[in-house]
Amino acid sequence: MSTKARLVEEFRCGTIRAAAMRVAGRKGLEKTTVDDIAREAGVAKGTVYLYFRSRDEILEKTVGAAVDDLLEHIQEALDAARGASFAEALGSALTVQFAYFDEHRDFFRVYFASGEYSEDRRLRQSRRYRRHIDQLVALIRRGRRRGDLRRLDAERAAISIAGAARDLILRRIHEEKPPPPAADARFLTDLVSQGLASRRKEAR
Amino acid sequence: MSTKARLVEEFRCGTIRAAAMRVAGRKGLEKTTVDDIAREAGVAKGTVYLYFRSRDEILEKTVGAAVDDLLEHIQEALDAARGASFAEALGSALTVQFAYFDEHRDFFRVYFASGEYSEDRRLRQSRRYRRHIDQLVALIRRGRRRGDLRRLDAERAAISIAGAARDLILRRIHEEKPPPPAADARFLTDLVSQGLASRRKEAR
DNA sequence: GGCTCAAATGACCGTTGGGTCATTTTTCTG
DNA sequence: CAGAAAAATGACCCAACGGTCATTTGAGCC
Repeated sequence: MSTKARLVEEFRCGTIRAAAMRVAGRKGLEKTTVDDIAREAGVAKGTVYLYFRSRDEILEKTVGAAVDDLLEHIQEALDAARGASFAEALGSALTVQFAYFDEHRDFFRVYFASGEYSEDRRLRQSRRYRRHIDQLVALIRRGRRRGDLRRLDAERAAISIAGAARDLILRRIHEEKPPPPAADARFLTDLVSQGLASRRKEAR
Repeated sequence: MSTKARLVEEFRCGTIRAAAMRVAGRKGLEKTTVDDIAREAGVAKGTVYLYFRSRDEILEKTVGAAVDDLLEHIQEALDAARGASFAEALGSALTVQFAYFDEHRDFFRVYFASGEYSEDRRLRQSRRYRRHIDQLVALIRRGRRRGDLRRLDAERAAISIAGAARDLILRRIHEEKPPPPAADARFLTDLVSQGLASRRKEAR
């Protein structure tokens, strides 16, 4: 295939994915039909099938590309904070994450609020979830080595952080004027590193 | 309507709901069809429509009943721990929650792994989520009054705890031999009250 | 046993939506 | 510009599904 042909194909795929993203943001993944996507992209349904094998492939590629992009952003933030303390690094990763969803509100609905959109979705989805957890596990291990953190189960800690962040994002989406990303990032970072207990006595 | 007739109706509804629960546990809410439910319940499709107005009503009632039951259990644990410290009360509520999902693995998939299964699902669903958050907010406020907790945004703290618990549950479901509920409850309780930071210095 | 009526049934209907392919339009090439 | 090759189109096919209703079943009663 010539270079030009490949470019054209790339472009068409991108157009269709972008259309799918918009529709899904409006109606949710489950309810997004191929007709919807084609209409939104301004092409005929048959055309869509020249570039994607099935509806599921469109959705998979669309969501996948967006999630990869987000994970990329987070990774950059983590790399930039390589020398910093656990709290600082986590704070900056969370800030990036919250900001990302502020800028892609519609995408959020697709990623988080959506359910299983195909048989083995959990398998495919979990590859990316896994990567996200691994990022956090690495961060935690680093903090542990630095002496910032106490002895703990890094995997479960990572899962807890991811879950808390997820639900805070969900909350932010529903608020019409959420606090700045950095504020919520700070809140969760403090919760995770210091806990909620008052300082003045040894609770428990 | 006679008492007996009402009992029969109650029984039929229960049978159908139980069947819906099993099917949904296997296939997910979205993919659960009325034919599936009828077959699983051992009745004809028409019969289902004698007891429920629509597919959505079946699913709504089924999930609703189960979630209400869970919230009831959690509330009982919280009430029983009324005099205890924040950490103890949270620990016991979480233990109940984790144990509940261990005993209803199939239900879990329906409640957490499922997406939006009808137009206004978020509205209906969020009423129960709201109740759950309110339980935690009340718990946090109590801890604050007791002096167990520092000054904080109770709502966001509750959301964070709920999110972390949710993802830990998700994880437990995938593990073939998860730790005892009390262990994970303890883990999350410690994380929330003490944080992950090592004791020996003032991080950040 | 026969009669009545409510409960149960499942064949059927209309719609929706994924996927196909014969036909048309556009682009490339000599 | 002709004609071939590639790309695009949308009418069409068919399976799946929610929901209906004429018919059948059977429980209770005389």
